[in-house]
Amino acid sequence: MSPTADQMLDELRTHGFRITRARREICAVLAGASDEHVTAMEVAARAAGSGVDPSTVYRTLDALERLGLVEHVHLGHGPGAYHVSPDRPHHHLVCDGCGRTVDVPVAELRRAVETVTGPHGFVPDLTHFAIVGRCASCAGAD
Amino acid sequence: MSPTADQMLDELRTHGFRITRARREICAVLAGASDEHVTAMEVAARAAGSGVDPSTVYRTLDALERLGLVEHVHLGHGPGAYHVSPDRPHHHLVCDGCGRTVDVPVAELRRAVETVTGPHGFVPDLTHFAIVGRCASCAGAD
DNA sequence: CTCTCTGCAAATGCTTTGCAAACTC
DNA sequence: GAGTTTGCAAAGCATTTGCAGAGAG
Repeated sequence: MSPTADQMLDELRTHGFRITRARREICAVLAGASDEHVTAMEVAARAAGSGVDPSTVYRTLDALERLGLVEHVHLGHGPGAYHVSPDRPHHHLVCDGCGRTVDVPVAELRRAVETVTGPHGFVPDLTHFAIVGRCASCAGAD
Repeated sequence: MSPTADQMLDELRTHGFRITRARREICAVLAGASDEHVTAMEVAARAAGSGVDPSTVYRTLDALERLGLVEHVHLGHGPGAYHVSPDRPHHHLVCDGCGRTVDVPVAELRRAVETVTGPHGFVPDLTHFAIVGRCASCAGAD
């Protein structure tokens, strides 16, 4: 299971961070979007009812990322996205047409890519930057 | 051979674009950096001696890209980069440590990645977004 | 002489930073 | 209380846009 809001807060507390209203809100938003990729601005917007400032969101996401509770990914053009760290890590295939993301297990893609990059001694990081392209439906509808 | 400055200008002229001092400068800078990846700001800086405005650089790069003379790529974090279209297309492996890029022929990487993405019906576009990671020397020096 | 292109300046979108006041422990 | 964290406002960076005047054909 991806961490719950309370688990994230506990983790923050354990590491000497203080538990504030803003952080409670932010963790709640993240936990409620555990299967989504949300931008910092989206988190801010969803927590905005409670008046959480974007800069606070950035600072908190940064702290959570350092603790390994959330991951920061780039799904193509546009703003970076965050998601709570999944138990089974995956790579992202992002459709340029509809924006949908397909997740593939790390091992698979890594093995394939490394057959090509390995000979160059290059070790790919496929988690942070997605592979973009066209999903099945959008590739057809060109 | 990648196109020369004059070839780019000819192509612009042919397509009804006017040949101006700014465009001459920009094409010269691009042709002089045919084996590099340069950001729009770098092009602007190199043509700056002649007082070419960044906005003009963006507009010209956009025109050249439409004509297929230059390509716009994203090599990780930071600003987008441009390079004159090479005769043999390639993908980019970008080192997160030193920023160096390794080029690999399209066919190779594409084949490898599609063994994984194919079953999902996903058609990757590996040209526009680089695959980031660590090159041989930086991977060792972790 | 017409229509494109330029430079400037301002606006944009995402993100970071400085700071005094507010809040947690 | 001591020290962290917040919201606000402002700055930052890459890029885009509006516009009047300069330049190409």
